[in-house]
Amino acid sequence: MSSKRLLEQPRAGDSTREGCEPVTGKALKTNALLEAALTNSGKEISPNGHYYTSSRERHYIHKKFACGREEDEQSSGGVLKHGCPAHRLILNGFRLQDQTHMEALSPVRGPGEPGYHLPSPETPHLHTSSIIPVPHDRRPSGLADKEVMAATVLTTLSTSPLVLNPSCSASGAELAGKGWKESLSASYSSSTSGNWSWDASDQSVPSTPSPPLSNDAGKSFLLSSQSDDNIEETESTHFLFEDPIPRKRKNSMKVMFKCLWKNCEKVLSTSSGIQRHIRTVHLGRNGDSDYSDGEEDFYYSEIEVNMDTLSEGLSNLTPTSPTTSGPAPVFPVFPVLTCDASRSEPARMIHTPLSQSAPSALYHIRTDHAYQATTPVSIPSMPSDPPHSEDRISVSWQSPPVIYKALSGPMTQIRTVSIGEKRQPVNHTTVSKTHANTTSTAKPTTGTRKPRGEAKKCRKVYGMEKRDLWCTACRWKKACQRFTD
DNA sequence: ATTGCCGGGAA
DNA sequence: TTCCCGGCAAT
Repeated sequence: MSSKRLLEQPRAGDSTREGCEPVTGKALKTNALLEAALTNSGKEISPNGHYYTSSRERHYIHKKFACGREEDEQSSGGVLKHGCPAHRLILNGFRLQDQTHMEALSPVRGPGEPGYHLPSPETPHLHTSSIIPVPHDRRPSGLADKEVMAATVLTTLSTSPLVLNPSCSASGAELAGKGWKESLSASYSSSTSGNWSWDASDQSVPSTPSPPLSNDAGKSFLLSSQSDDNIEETESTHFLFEDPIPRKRKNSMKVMFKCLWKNCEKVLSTSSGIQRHIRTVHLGRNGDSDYSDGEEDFYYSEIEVNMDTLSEGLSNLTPTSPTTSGPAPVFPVFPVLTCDASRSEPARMIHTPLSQSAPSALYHIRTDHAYQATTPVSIPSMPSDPPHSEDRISVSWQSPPVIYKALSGPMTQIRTVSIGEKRQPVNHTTVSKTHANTTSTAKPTTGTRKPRGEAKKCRKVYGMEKRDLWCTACRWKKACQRFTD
């Protein structure tokens, strides 16, 4: 039983813990360092789940890259493309033959498989991918079509499942280390929701690093690029959220066309409209129609705007997050999950209920803040600083460990915690204290053992995941000093 | 099964 | 002293 303790903690970090020193107060204290390390390295280790963030970012980056490359390829006449949604979307426009090809081929991919793959050999190329093609240099439509065809073929060929992960993660980490954000912004926006927000970036992105949502969430969009693939993804997401009626959302899907031009988030309801927009605004062609080589197709994507999704997502969140003031930050997670990038990871990553765990984790943290605010005792301050809480939050809810646990049992635990926290601040000093008094006097419990106070102790409040937040007494299995009775 | 923490021991 | 944990009672 006792040895269990040790095991318990690893739980928080899960596999991560392996190879690390036993979980002790010290070990936990190293969190900060680890976190920092992760941020740079993109590792997945993390007791608190901070790492997850990085990993997710990694995915994100991958995706970005893939898409960016696409651009690059096109402009340079290169080939090769992956199942990047953007590509398919583009094809939606005029190049029906191509689309057909894609459709026919795409099924080859398993549902759980990544939507695209990054062949490792090309990793170096990634850096150049950020270059946006200059439209004016493009060739006439005839050639373009051929290119597309070739690209399509190659794409399918390169989509072999065997290729991906290693290179992907590697590149992602690499990016993370550097100013990947820059790269991202420079690169083309992919068709996924997440990307859009990033491209528009910096201007409207709230306080959270969580790329995906913030931006689009504000616009009430939850989109997914269509194609069966994506639909599946969407549904899987629902599954994760325990949505009882996954199919439901299809009903309220509206097809829109979004301009993919960098920093342009124009969304129009008609393809012709968006084409015109691109032609005139971005390609610098005047007049409406005359000269159209179909190039515009490459600069917009067809998206499905789901009116339900947003509300659904919110409804999912609200019930479980009593203390959460702003669900918005959480949202971004959904789009990210559905994007192809997330799939490029190994199966286990795919299954990781990011979405599921994310919310709970978030609450967790928030509640912590609440605690700090009301708690007389000053908390170590490492993991949760009220002022920058936002940052923390975004980071931590992506933590893998937490997520993992969420699947099985811990989920409930976490919720319990949040509830407790919510309540705690109020009665902690007053009510609970008096309570304790009355109860203690009433209790005949003699002797040695204390009755056991009513107040929740550090362990329960923070949970094993955040043991570093516990008071020392609790860490040492002594009577809690912070939440006394 | 989990939580709180006493008692005791190692460093 | 500081830190950890076995183990037990309470929940």
